[in-house]
Amino acid sequence: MSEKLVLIDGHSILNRAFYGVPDLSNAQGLHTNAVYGFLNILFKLLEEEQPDYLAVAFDVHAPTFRHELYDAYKGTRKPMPEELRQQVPVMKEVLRAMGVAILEQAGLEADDILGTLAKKAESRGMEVSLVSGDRDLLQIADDRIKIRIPKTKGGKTEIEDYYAADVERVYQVTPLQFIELKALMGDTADNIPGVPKVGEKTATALMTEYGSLENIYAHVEEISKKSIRESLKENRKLADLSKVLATIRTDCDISLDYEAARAGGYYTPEAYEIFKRLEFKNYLSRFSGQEAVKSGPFVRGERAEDWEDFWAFLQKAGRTEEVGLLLAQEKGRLYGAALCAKLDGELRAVFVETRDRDRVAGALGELADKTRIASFDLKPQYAWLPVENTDRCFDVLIASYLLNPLKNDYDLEAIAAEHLGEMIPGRAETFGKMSLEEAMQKEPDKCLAYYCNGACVAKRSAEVLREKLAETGMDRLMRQVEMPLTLVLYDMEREGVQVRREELKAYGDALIARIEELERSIHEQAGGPFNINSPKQLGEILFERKGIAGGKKTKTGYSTAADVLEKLAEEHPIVRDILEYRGLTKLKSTYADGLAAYIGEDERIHTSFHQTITATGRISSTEPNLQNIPMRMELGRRIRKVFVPREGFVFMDADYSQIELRVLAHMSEDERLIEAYHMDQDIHRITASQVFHTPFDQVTPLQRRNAKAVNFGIVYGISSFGLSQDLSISRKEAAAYIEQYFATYPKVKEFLDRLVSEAREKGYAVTLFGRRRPIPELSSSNFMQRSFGERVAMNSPIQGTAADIIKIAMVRVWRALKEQHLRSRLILQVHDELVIETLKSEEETVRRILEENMKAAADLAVTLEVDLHVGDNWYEAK
DNA sequence: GTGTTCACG
DNA sequence: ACGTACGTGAACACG
Repeated sequence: MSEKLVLIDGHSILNRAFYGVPDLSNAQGLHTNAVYGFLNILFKLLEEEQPDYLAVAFDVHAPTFRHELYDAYKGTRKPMPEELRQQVPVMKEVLRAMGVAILEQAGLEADDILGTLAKKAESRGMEVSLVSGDRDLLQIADDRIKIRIPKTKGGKTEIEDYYAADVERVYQVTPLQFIELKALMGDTADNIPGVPKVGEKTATALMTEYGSLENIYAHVEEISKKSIRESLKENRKLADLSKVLATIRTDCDISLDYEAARAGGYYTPEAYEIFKRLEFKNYLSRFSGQEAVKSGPFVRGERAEDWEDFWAFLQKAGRTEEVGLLLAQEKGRLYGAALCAKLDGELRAVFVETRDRDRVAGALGELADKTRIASFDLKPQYAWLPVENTDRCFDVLIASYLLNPLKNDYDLEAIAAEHLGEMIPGRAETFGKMSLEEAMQKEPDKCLAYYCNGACVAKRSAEVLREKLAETGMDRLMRQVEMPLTLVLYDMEREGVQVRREELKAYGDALIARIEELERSIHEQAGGPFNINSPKQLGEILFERKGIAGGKKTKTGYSTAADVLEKLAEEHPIVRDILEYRGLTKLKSTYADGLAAYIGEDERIHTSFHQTITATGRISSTEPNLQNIPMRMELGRRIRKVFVPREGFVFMDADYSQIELRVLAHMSEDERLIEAYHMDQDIHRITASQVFHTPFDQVTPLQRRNAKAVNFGIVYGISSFGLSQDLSISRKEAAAYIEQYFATYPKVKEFLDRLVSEAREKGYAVTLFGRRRPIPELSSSNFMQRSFGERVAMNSPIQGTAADIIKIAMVRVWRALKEQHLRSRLILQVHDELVIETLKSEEETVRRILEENMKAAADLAVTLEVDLHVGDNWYEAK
């Protein structure tokens, strides 16, 4: 077997990776997608090829000129985007840390380095693979030199391979002829001018016919097409120059240090550190089992033989400052408990297998009275951890969310890697697809290790995270808002909300008749049955078979979104029916049928509230989502009638009036806007009056509507395009409205500009209460992405501050209900709205609690107004 | 799994 | 010229 050498064109692959992998960045805002993609390709190559030698070549950007005319053409090269540029040194750093040889030589292009070294290695009897993102290297291919071109598509990397025979098969020319083919057709990406009017087709035809550039010119008069013939004759010099430019040198003065290029030993501690910094979690697992890297399990968990064993450990742990706790629980069932504590200077962890709720709750309740508890995801664990408040609790899940709310997976492994720099056996590796119940039986030792490590990670990372929260000014937010909220949300979920099963069923059934009627009508009008729910089929029916003018919009075909169809509804009855059909089937499947599936034996729905999902600090709700129950349309709104309080109770619904605009008024300090809120009148009407210089009582409905849209736009991070879409007006008109608005409220304009510039400087947006949201898009060179970043910079502090305020209100309201020993309970939150299931006799008390605490949640330059309603179901209370 | 659509604030 | 309003979650179709 001959030895194998893999040579990579560094810039070319980095470039491919950059455009093939969606934008990624780490907590510091450093873009990492190209490096990530490069490594993806590199690892795939290493697996496939198992090379003996590996090196990566980079161009050095102090090029000497291959030709006096070269300068004229290289000027057209596009500058590298900033997000990619900053990744070049990082990539080299990664490669150096991995011990991969880097080849750079002033005056040499990477292509030339690869070409030269490939030929040399071949002559030494080696097999060579050249890896590049573009096809220039195909000219080097022969039967021992393979050109490999990776394609990154949708997260997957496919590699096209070319030996000489493959080049001939695909391009109908030999590798050497490929140079002249390219010289004829040119290559804008590579700044090879080529012969004008000669494209790929012509060039291939000419090369197959005549075999070489020289021969083409020898027979140039035979070429039948006049324009091509003339162009060839006129551009002989250009063709020759192109050939020079297209030719990769194989005779450079460079040689490979085979010792330095020897493959293997990539998983070094240095590389591990860098991967951690770049947050390449998927790749960290590659380091496990490598001696060089510190990896878990780092405590040897002990199994408590019986409860007394565990109890004894718990007693000792209770006398330390802080313990780590992790309950083995799933779907409300308990299987065991792990505790971690530092005893006599040594970190120890004990796991007990138990399903005894009362005994565990008793013990943990006692523990919580004595010491602080650090854990991961406390909310579901409160079922066995009875605490009155969270003063001595610390949830590392919540902390890592606050430090970076953009991530979508916060598990213990990720926290251990990011904040402790250690690998622990992951959840997936421990349990695979097993349920916890199964895993406890089949892999008891792995479960023990997982939970003991988890408890220890919680304890140890809590210290680090506390420090980081203090550094970022979010410690108060953590202690006073987010931690208490974990307990509030637990209570709300447990309480649930009663739903009338039969009424919901009846509601759904009532929809069926009309849906079927519409279905028949639509199929008839379409001239045959089809799936109305399929946007693809629907688009084809409407815009092709029926020939309705509406045009394309989406990547996959015609857009059939409501705003498109609404414009057509007037003229086409079928479109009207489709819109009505859509509305009804949505109500049926998502709400009538969807909600019914979640009604429990207690006749209540227990949603899950999520505290670590949104980028802005809002709470989200799933299984089912109770934050998007219909409201705007009457028919949908009626669904709210099936949400009812328990016997003897009523619903009290309190929502903040225009909280985001009030936050804007406060934060911008715009006197006029603040004053507008002191008028205690319809804010959109006031805005219209002030912006359009119209007396308040003469504002037209249209003026009010426009002002309202502008108000929304401001909160969303205004753009004339967005506003024009919303109002169906021209961009020019939209821009004029915005300008008028800013002229009326000049400090709002200053404020929004300031938000963007400060976010750009810091790399993140901040709320009034110190909550942060990183905005890596702000430094994007892509117009669209950057504009998005700017809108986010304007919106996040406003939406986020509003989210902070209602969270504060929730904690206070919950506390007040508890302190006054009321039986009324907070059960729902819908962003600016709270629902309390209120005991009838407590109505006035609860009303006062809601009003006072919601209004006092923040001290703003404008008052926070609350609209409050009472009813026997959610429909009536709203 | 991804894209489209649509419900909410 | 680029091609968007901010933040979510669920159902459905389709490859």
